[in-house]
Amino acid sequence: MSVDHTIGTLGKLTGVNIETIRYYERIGLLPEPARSSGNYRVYRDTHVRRLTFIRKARDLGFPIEAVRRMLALSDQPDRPCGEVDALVVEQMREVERKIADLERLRAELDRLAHQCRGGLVSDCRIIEALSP
Amino acid sequence: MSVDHTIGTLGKLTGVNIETIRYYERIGLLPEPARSSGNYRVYRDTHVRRLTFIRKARDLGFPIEAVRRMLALSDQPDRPCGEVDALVVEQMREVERKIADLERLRAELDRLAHQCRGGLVSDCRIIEALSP
DNA sequence: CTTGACCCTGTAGCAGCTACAGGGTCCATG
DNA sequence: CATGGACCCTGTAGCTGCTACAGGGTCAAG
Repeated sequence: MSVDHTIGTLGKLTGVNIETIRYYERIGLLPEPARSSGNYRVYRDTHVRRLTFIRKARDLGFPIEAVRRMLALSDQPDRPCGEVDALVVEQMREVERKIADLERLRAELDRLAHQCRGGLVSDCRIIEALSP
Repeated sequence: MSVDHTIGTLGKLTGVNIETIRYYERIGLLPEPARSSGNYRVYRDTHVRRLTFIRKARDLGFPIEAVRRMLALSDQPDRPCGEVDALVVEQMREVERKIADLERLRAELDRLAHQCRGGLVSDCRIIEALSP
């Protein structure tokens, strides 16, 4: 079983774009890997795990800084886990706020849609509704 | 009744940030106004109307390019109004897609939340769920 | 005449990537 | 041994939609 990967393999294993991996390294989210004789990045299984963690958290919408905090916490197994939960709860509130905002938008758009059946722009209700 | 405004007044009238107004001008969304002797921008009521239009459309989540197209259409009153409606419908679909995405996220986060009651990070279910 | 509120341009920053340009490396083929 | 193509490297610029300076000029009140 192999433990060493190039950046391309790591990308395939985790589903993360190569450029994004380098970006994560640049901002200090993914630790700098060792280098081969030809200056290629050499990743080990720890990197695969860490990057998978990052991708899942990002998929759940966590901002980079929240991911950073969760990673820091997961590196200190003897700390209470409430902080992690707080991050999840905060993120859920954020998502709920966004949903509420979008629901309001959808209602507005719904009222707007199909108000101009075949007419001309000159008496379009939509344009009218957006005008002062 | 006044028809001339400085950028600050225009900002207050429309609720748009001054820097944003200049940005809209730079990207060609708001036409360049006349200038005073001291090189101040001088806005007229047409600008107030146009910027109000822009702000309302942006508040509804329309991307800048959609706003640009709607403005172009509203400048041609003799064209059919179906294109405007198409933009509204497209924007509504976009909003609905985002809502669906966020609902899925919310469900995931809900499953995740409160899985670690008072425990330590070392056996936190959340961290576990994010790990490979 | 000075103060303070306003305005000007130009540039850089935010999030979170993505996309080059212009090179170097590695390995399988002929 | 040479060559081709797939991969990798760094560094920088672009995307959306603003926002925030820095370092100046203008204008009206007191």
